[in-house]
Parts: sequence; C-alpha cells; structure tokens
Amino acid sequence: MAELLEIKDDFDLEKIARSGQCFRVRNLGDETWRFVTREHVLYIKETENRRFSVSCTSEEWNRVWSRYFDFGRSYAEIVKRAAGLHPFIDEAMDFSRGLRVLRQDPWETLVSFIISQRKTIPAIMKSVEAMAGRYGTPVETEYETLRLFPSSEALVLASAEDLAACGLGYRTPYVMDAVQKVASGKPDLNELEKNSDDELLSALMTIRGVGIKVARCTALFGYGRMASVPIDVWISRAIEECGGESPFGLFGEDAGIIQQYVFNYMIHGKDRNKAD
DNA sequence: GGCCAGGCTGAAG
DNA sequence: CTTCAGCCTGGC
Repeated sequence: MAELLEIKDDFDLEKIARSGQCFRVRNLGDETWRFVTREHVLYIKETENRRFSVSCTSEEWNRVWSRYFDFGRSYAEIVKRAAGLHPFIDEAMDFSRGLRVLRQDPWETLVSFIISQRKTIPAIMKSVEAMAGRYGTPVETEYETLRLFPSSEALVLASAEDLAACGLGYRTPYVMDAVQKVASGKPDLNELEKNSDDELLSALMTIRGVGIKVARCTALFGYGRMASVPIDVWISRAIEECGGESPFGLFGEDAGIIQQYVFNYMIHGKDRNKAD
C-alpha cells in the first residue's frame, strides 16, 4: 500500500462491492478490497474513519480511480437533494448510504450484463472470472497473479465450445455476436461515448442478447449515464411496493443512482432472508 | 426431481 | 402492439 488518502464524500467499500454492479471485485480479508478496471488493479482498505490506504500512486488515483469511483460527483449532495420526496426512496437511501455508481469499462460491462440474464450474482461472477482466466492478460501484483478482462480482439479467436465452457449456456451466441460486432468496430464502443442516451441504447441493442435492461445497465455502469434506470425483477418489485407507480421520474439526472440505492436495498435490506 | 435466477428472442394472439 | 414459452446451468 503506497498512499494514504482522505475521502470526505460517501464511500463504503463493502456496500459498493456487494451492490451487484461489478463482478470482479474481491475481498482479500483484512477489509482490503481489490478492484480491476481495464489494465489497472487497485487494493484499497479503510484504515480509520474516512482514511483509506491504496496500492496506487496519487497520480494513478487522480487519473484512473477517482473517475472510476465517480468522485466528480457528490453523493452526499444527491442524497440531500433526493431526501423527502418519496418515503420508499428515503428508506432505501438510509439503508444504502455509502454506495456509489462505478464508472466501469464499457466492454466489460456490456459482456458482464449479457451474461447476467437469468443468473444469480455468484454465477455471473464465476462466468466472468472463467472468461478472464482463459483469455485475459495475466498481471502480477504484490498480492496475487490475476487476469484482466479480455478485450474483444482477444475473444475473436474463442470458439463457441470454449466460451460455453465458461458457463455461458444459451448466452454463448450472444457473447459471440458482441465480440464480432465490437471487434469489427460496429458499434465502436468508444464512439458511443458521444451519443445521446437514447442513441447509445439503440446502438447497444443491435447486439443479439442485448435488450433494454442490459442496454441500460451498460449505459449506467459502463458509460456513466446516471439518468439511466435499468428495470429488472428487483426494481419491478420495488415499483410494486410503491403502489405500482415508478418513483424514479422524481430524480431526473440522478435517477440511475437512486435506482442503485433501491436495488441494493431490495437484495440486502428488505426480505433479506430471500436473497442475501 | 422441480423450480427459479438481475432477460431476450421469436412466434403467436 | 402485447403476451409468453423456452432457453443453459447451478443451487437449493
């Protein structure tokens, strides 16, 4: 651990790690968490209140991780703005405070959420890990040897059998279509940064196996489109609890972040006997 | 063994 | 335009 830094805004590593938006975060015990994005690996631990020791230099923190953790935005302010508008949202924010929406790599996010359909979170992690294990570039760190998430170029050579062996099941042709299209630049995931939210969604949905839910997850977690609200079964249940009327329209550009507070509340807070 | 899990596709109404 | 069965696979 090279650096020590103080973070004043909401930042709870365990909540972030367990909130189901990322599938390659790992706990090393000792309250140290590992995050991976593109070719960067971070080990981070809260040593005392609001003080964190990190394995990267302050230069890398500022250049890579500050953006990844979305520190350009004050989550304390978001909570303050959203408070009092809707009782269910207040409950969810109380429970989930400390959560942040990560700005992950678009390609990894896209593939991860294609895989996610009809899977549990542990099963998603297993498949993503298997893909990295087979096709990802190895990286040595002070703690371990791990593999990066494979690029589309690296996956072009993968056979259907090899991908299926990663537990992709009927999603295998979906992932292969994403690999083909993205490796050939249609769509070009970098270019999509410039698109409006709606244009981004429709471009992503040209890929087989990408419907509106997966597209919105990619927009939110991979492109930082914080107004994007993916509606899955858990969020549908939350909307039912709100009398069948979606509360997310109240929150404008922050709706996707509010959605993440609610999602975390649904899977870990309410009815926690059902799904850890 | 049956059922369901962070959806999507294609076919039928 | 809307509804709905079926889908790989793992875990209870």
